[in-house]
Amino acid sequence: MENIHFPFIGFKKLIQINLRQLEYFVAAARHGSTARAALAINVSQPSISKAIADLEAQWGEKLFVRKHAVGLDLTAAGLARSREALSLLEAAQRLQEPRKQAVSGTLRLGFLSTLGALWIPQLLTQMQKRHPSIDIELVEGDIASLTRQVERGEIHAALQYDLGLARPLLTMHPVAALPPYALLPARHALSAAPSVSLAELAQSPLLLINLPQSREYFLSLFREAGVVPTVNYELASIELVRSMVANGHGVSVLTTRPVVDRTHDGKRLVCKRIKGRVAKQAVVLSVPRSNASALIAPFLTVAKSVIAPD
DNA sequence: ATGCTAACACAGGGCCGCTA
DNA sequence: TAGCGGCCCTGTGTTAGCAT
Repeated sequence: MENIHFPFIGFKKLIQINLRQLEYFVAAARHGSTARAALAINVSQPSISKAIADLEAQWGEKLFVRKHAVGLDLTAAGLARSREALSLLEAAQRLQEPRKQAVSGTLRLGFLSTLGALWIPQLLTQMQKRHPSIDIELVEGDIASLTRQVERGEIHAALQYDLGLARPLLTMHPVAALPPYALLPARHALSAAPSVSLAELAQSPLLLINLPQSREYFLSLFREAGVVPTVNYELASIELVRSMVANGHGVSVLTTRPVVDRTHDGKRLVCKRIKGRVAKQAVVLSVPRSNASALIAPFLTVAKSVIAPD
């Protein structure tokens, strides 16, 4: 035990207590016995007893009620002192830990347009809260342009969907795996069902997101289910797809889901789980394979907690 | 079984004197 | 004046014996 001396609180005269005595006192309080405390911290029982006696002499008050052949009970004064002692021991413990260097700098973050509206504001809020010394510059784009910019080092990282393509210059850190869901107008025949199959969904006209990669992902879900949907419209905007569905122009399948099941024009939507095993859409943070910024790790932790909190 | 006291051992630090 | 060695004091630990 380090022999650090310091004045104890509330005494006119300088009184010196050391950490060893406090440690033994707290151990005795915790275990309710000098013998058990001695066993726990690997010293002899008299050493515990001596430390307690020294503290009682210093403070001029009884810390324990001794019960022969039973153990020790904290007095009211002992209880208060044990709390003070514990907080001092914890403070001393913190002093021995190396000071953590706060990561700081500017993170140039790319993000896929379709992911931005749902998560970027929350990500910025959480980053400001947890890592105030990190500034974030935002770059919006599609997967192809984001990938290119990360590879060229123009941005530090990009939040995007996993293409499943080999990119030798990039590392894809998994952030979340989003399950697809069916999007129906409120008055659709399937809107009362707890879940719908892709085959049932394919009986209605489909409104398909036609963004690169996303379009292929959603079509692959139907292909895997062995059904061919009738695509009514192909649209680039998720919000437009939602509005079209809500107004009865078809049904859709999406992965990103706004908190509110209402469209811009106030119409109600119904979201349904898709029956059976369906491939989830992986959200990843793509970063350069070499020379990744030190700002990536804190952002990745925050991104996981926001996008995939479970 | 548990706690307390007494006696003793050991280690580390401070003080002092000697020497180069 | 700085370095070194010896002595002493203090703090911490142990064992042994006794009390409850």
